[in-house]
Amino acid sequence: MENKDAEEMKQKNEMDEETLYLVSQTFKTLGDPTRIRILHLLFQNEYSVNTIANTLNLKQSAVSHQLRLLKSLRLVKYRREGTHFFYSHDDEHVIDILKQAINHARHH
Amino acid sequence: MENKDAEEMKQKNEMDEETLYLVSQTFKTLGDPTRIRILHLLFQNEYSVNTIANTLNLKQSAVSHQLRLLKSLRLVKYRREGTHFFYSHDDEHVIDILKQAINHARHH
DNA sequence: TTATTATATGAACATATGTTAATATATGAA
DNA sequence: TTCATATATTAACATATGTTCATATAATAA
Repeated sequence: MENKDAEEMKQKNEMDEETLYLVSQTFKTLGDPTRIRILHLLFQNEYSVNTIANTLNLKQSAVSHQLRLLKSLRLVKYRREGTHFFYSHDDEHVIDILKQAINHARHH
Repeated sequence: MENKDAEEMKQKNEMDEETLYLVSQTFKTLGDPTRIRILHLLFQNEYSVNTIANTLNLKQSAVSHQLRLLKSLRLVKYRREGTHFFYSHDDEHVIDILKQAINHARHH
């Protein structure tokens, strides 16, 4: 296997560009403590921006910025009610991945 | 739920610091195209540093740097054979997570 | 020993990232 | 309309990250 021609392998097993980009963007987005705390909070329920900020001791601005990122990758969604925006998780699949990673970290 | 006192919630549902750190570090490490390509290659088999570099069209130095990171998070391991270092994946659990993420990206 | 090969390391650099403060926008109440 | 509240946006900043080049280290061969 080690001796197999590199040129030959290149075409066969590489992920396509788009998948590679999406996968790494998703992981990168999950790779920040603040965003994980937000997502983890949203496992339970939907919350408004200010509630998230207060609960996690973050600035409103920081939360808003991070939610925009999470939204852009469809990791959270929101519904509006007057001036309030209630954010919630958007993807059970991603929650599964996050839960798996948490388990993995805990059993380390 | 939304009206629940923020102070009360804080204690109940937050992840502990160490888990939070480990989880985010792991995701952060997975959040780079080069490292995903390397890990994805190592799904199949073990490979030497130079083979990885040649197969993925990367500089030897870049691969070495990235392997050090992956190693530090126990995402890859290696065995030595003379001057060659053969790297392979170190954690089926993480491979599962990566595979799940790839599937997720492909079905987007 | 010297030369060669495989890998690791360090410094330098450009770029990306996360937070903050200040401000803008939008909704609803008075 | 004016005021207060909730959220978003912008710019600025410090820090982190990924790659490269040059060099160091370590093993093997001659």
